[in-house]
Amino acid sequence: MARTAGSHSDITGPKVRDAALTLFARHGFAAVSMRQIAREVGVQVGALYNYTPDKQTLLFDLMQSHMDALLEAFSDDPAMPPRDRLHNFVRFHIRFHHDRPDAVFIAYMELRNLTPENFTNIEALRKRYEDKLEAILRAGVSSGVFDVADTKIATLAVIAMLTGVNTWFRSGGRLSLQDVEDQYWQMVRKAVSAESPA
Amino acid sequence: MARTAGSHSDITGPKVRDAALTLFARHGFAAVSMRQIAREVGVQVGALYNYTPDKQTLLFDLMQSHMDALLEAFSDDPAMPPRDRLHNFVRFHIRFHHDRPDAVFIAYMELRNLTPENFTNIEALRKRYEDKLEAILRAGVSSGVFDVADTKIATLAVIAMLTGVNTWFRSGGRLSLQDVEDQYWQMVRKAVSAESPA
DNA sequence: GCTTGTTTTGAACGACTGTTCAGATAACGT
DNA sequence: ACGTTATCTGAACAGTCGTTCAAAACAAGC
Repeated sequence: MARTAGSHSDITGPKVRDAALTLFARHGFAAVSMRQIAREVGVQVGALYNYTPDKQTLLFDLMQSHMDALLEAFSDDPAMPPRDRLHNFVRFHIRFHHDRPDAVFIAYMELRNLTPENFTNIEALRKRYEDKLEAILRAGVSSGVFDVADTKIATLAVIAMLTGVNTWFRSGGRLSLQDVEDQYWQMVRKAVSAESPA
Repeated sequence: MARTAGSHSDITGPKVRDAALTLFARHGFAAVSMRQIAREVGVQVGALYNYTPDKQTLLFDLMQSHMDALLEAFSDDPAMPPRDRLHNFVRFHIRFHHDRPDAVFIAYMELRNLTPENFTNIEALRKRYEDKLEAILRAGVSSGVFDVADTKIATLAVIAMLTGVNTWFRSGGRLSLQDVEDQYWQMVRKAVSAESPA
C-alpha cells in the first residue's frame, strides 16, 4: 500500500493541526507522541512529516497561528473614550479565548517546550497584545478616568484575571457567557477606575 | 559497587524531591526522565525507587505537600472586618506564592498529568483554599462593604489575578515585593468594593 | 568485631521515542 | 490514456523510557 484513496493535503493538513491541538492541550506537548497524532488523523507516522518538518515546529506553528489570529481579531479605536475601549477589550478577550480553549491552553502552558528562538518569537507577539491593553489604560490615566499606580502591572493583572475564565467556564452551565462578561467587566472597571473623592 | 559512603535516606530523600521539583517546573513532568532526576541527585536511577513507588506518585506528593503547606500557612480571623481579612489574604497569597515559584508552577501546570484519583484529591485541596477567600467576600457582601454579583466568580477572578504575579515578578527588579503587594491590593480592593453612590 | 538492616549499583526488561526513506499507489494535467 | 506529481505505507534507525531486582557495600546497634 501507499497513497490512499481520497487523500489530499487540503484535508490531511488541517486534520494534523486539529489533532495536534487537541492532544497537546489534553496531555501536554511532551506527553503526546507523533504516533498518537497519526492515529488520531488516521494515517501512519511518516505521513505527518509531509506537514511539518518536526514536532517542535508543529507546536510553534500552532502557537504562532493562535497569536496571529488574536492580534488580527482585536480592533481598538483610540478615538473612543478609554472606558469604552476597555469595555471592548474585556468583552473581546473573554469571547475570543472562550472560543478556542485548546489553543489558549497550549499558548500559555507549552512556552517552555519551545526552542529559545521560537520562544522569543511567541513572546514578542504576546507583548504586542499586552501593549494594546496598556495603551488603553494609559489613555485612561492621562484623562483622569483611570487610576492605577503602574499601567504595566495593571495590564498583566487584568489579562491574568480575564484569561482565568478559561480555567473554569464552559458554555451550558449555570451562567451564560454574557453573564461572565458582565461580571468581569464590573470588576475590571472598578479595579482601574479613579475613585470618587470621599 | 553498591551502597556508597555517606549515603542516607534523610539526605537523599529531600534531594530527590528538590531535584524533581526543579526539573518538573523547568521542563514539565512528561519531559523529565527518572534518569535526569537521578543525575541531578547524583545517584543511579534504581535508587530513586527507594523514595517513590513510581514517577506519578512523586509528582502527586510534590503537589500535595504544596497544597498542604498552603492551607496550613494561611490564617484568617472571621472576627475582623472583611476589608482587613481580604487585605491579609492578598498579601499572604502573593508572598506565599512568590516564595515557592516552582511548586506553584507545578501545582497549576501538571494537573493534567495526574491520574483521575490523584487529580480529584488535589482539586479538593484547591477548593478548600478558594473557599477561604469566598468566605471573606461573602462576609463583606453581607455587611455591605463589598459588592460583587457572584462571590464564586469573584473568588476565581481574584485568585487568577494574584497568581499571575508569579508569571512575571522576580525579586531584584525595578519593583519590590512590597510595591507589588500594594498595587495588587489597591486593584483587588477597588474591584470588589461597593461604590459610593453618585 | 560482628550482625542486622539500609542504601546503592549495574544490568536488564520490553516498550516506546522522533525521524528518515525507498517504494507503492492515487490524483491530476494533458 | 499516459506521464507526472502528490501522498501515504511500512520498515527501519539508534536512542530513551519507567521499572525491577539480585548482589554489593556501607551504617548502626550491640
